[in-house]
Amino acid sequence: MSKELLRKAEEYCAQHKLRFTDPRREVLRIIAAAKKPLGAYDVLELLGKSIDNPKPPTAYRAIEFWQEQGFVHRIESLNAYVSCEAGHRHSGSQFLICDSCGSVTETHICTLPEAFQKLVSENSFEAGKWNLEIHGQCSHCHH
Amino acid sequence: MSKELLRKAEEYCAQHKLRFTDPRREVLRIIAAAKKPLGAYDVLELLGKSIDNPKPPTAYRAIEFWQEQGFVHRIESLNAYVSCEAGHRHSGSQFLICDSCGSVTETHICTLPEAFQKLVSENSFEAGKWNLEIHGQCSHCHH
DNA sequence: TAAGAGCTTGAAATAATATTTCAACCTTTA
DNA sequence: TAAAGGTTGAAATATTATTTCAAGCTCTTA
Repeated sequence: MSKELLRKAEEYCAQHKLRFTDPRREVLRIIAAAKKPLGAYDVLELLGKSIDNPKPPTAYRAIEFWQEQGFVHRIESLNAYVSCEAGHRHSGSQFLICDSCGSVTETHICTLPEAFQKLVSENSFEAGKWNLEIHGQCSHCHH
Repeated sequence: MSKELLRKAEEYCAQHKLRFTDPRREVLRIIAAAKKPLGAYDVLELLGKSIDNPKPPTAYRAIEFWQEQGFVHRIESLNAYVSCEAGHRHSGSQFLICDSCGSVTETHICTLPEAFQKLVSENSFEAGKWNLEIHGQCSHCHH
């Protein structure tokens, strides 16, 4: 899964004339390989295995780069980052976050449901990105 | 609006046998009086007007207290806090966040829309609290 | 192929946000 | 009035993120 995502990302960069540099490749590899969301400093520590004594901005810059390209999302309520298999930007994201084991599942409903669209238009709001984080317990944990 | 919320909060505390202490009262007053979400250190600074040299935990504890009671919400994507007029806990919250002027509107759809409920049950997930943050531009800013 | 433009990285410092710990202090209850 | 339990004060520290500036790539174009 992780290999595949790396390949897609490399291809994406080539197509969009973006540089697929060492820190970027390694950071995406690290996040994609993780089973759970990683904090920036977790990423930084793992990055130390392949890059000599990396500093925080090295991790943050690469994370931000992939966020902009839609390959990484930030879980706001955890200050942590996950990779996204979608391989394309999407303005809406949703996560099921297990408060017991820490696992996170991303789902892909790309348009804001009716009820929320109604709210948006009632408020004459112009919606851009939206993010829904649902906390609770995953199927493995609530038994 | 702010006065009214304070009154409700005091009454709530009385009913639930919770202490309505100085730091709690002041912190809620500060957040409720603000036109926009306040960071914890903004609250702390304002708190300095009524309490002598308050420390971070004083602000954080009061904020956390009001979050637990449903009178304050955290805007995750801004690391900031707003008061909630609802006056009762609700498991779901939604915010329209203007990226231009920083204003935030809370809306009150208390049940997860069908599309998301479906996701939750498909994943055998047991949902607890959920939070939706919609970024964009408010009616005043997108003209 | 050299020069320049623009993007990317390295490094140090610092900023912003949040928590831990422990002693002291209320408040309620017995 | 003493014990229990929740709350606060204070200092220290932990965690997360950004700023700044110099140096280095990479591509373009002359």
